[in-house]
Amino acid sequence: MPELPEVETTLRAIKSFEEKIVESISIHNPNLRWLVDKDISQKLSGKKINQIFRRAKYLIFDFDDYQLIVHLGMSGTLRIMNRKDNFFKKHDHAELIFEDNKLIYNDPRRFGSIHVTKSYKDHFLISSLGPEPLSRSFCKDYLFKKIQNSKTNIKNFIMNQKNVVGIGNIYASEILFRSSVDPRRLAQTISNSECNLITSNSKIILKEAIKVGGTTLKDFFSAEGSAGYFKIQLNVYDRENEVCVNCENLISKITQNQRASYFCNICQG
DNA sequence: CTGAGATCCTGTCTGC
DNA sequence: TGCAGACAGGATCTCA
Repeated sequence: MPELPEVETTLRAIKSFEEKIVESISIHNPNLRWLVDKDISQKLSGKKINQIFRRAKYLIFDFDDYQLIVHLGMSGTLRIMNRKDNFFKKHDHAELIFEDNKLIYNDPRRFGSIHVTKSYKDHFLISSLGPEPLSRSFCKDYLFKKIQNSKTNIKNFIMNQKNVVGIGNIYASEILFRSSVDPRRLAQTISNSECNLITSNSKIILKEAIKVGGTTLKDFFSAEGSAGYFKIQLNVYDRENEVCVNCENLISKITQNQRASYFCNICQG
């Protein structure tokens, strides 16, 4: 589920846990993408969360002497429950328990992960990540320089978290559509002005998605957890053979690097 | 170093 | 209805 906007939405929903003390942590299934540290509860129990923030698609919980790194993978969610609710769902793998409530980590496919570390910036998952797409460093000049050495297609390039973080399969297609760039183009053939379009449209689309996500926070975090995940107006993703929003052409679906790509071969020709 | 393909895992949908 | 196979919003790993 989560690309940058969904993780950001999740972050905003759990911001209220800042300044709260973790009483304990229960790991019901440590077999996530990586095995969860068996000493996690011992390390963090009784400690106060100073701050919760996002880096790429990771949520970072900052404590005085440790940091907790949470990734939601493809299917992970966090939900807030009352402390005394003994209501578990399938694939609830971990829970952070606080005085009044608790934060439940659910992930059916277990592609997500939970790590405890002394310095998240030096952690192997974080240390070689590219710039945040909403930051100033992700600009035309950065992208233009970066693509010069690349031999992969532009869609794969912007999904590579070493080049820029937070963009996943949905937004990659949406960004390239809005930028009128064919996803099959070799990254190094993208022009300077197209780099300008890609960076600015990335910011526009991601910000818009965050904005919409913010309106469905309550649903997203309902105790039942079944409420519909928000979807911004998607122009190409999952619209194979539907009419393009800009012309009369039908949207194409192809496979690139084993992922689905959607585009209009007229508008993005 | 790069890039392509396999891989981890469960749930859901489609077609026979 | 049953069941096999494809596919899903991620990203690492292995190998050429």
